[in-house]
Amino acid sequence: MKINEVAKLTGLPISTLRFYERKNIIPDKFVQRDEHNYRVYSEEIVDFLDDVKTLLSVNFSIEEISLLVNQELNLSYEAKKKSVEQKIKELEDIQKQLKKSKAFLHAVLDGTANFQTKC
Amino acid sequence: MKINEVAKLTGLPISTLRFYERKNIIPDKFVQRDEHNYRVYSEEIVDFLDDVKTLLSVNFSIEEISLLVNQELNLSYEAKKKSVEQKIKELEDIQKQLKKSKAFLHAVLDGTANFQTKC
DNA sequence: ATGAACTATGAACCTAGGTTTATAGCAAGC
DNA sequence: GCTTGCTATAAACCTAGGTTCATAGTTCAT
Repeated sequence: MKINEVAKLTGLPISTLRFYERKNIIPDKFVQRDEHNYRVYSEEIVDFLDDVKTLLSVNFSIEEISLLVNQELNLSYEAKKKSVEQKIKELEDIQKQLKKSKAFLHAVLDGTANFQTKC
Repeated sequence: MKINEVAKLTGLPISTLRFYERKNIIPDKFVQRDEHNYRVYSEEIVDFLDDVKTLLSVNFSIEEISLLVNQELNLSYEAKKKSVEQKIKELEDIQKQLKKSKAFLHAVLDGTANFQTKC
């Protein structure tokens, strides 16, 4: 598969595919080079990139994904579990903050926030 | 009050105070210049900046704050109410996405996500 | 009255996750 | 064999919310 086909199958722009490679989150086993230096992807790249999209959507950074991908061998199940649990905690913190923010905005609408008088 | 005192009272770095002014979210009534071009702030700036901090924390952008602040006169109560309601909707969208993300990560921990096998 | 501390400005720099541009080498259809 | 299209790279650009730097004028304490 050449890069254009991967882009079509994953919905990711070609520029993003090259960017991910630069960021070191595409293992070599998914992408080789042909005799003219063109990228040649294996079929499994599609599922792999779907995983990457999912991780990004659940608030993993590219750097964190890079760690998961590249330390694959020495990263134990326990370590991966910890990473996921940590991420869940982060999401819960964001949820708490969001809840407060919503309460504040509702108070503004109700006129119970002392904010309106100033702004 | 000079900029250093405002920084101490609000906890905002001096650089941020100057940055906010550049971004046009500090009304003139809160900041004048003395004979040497030094900024001279009124006492009310502190409460005003607390409001700004609150708005930023509930997901308003500096540009949105600028609109609220600068169109103060021609922005009706209804328009402001709409702006707050819109922001609440945005927060709710983020909440929904966050909920999905957490569910996904829990599924990963449970082993019910088909993701682990690949990564 | 002089050196340290405070103020000012514009411009460059920072992170994150990409996108765009300039330039050049292959490829495929007519 | 030529034109259009695909591929490659490095480097610059983008947004947002700031921070840092270089340079210059001001003020305070000794």
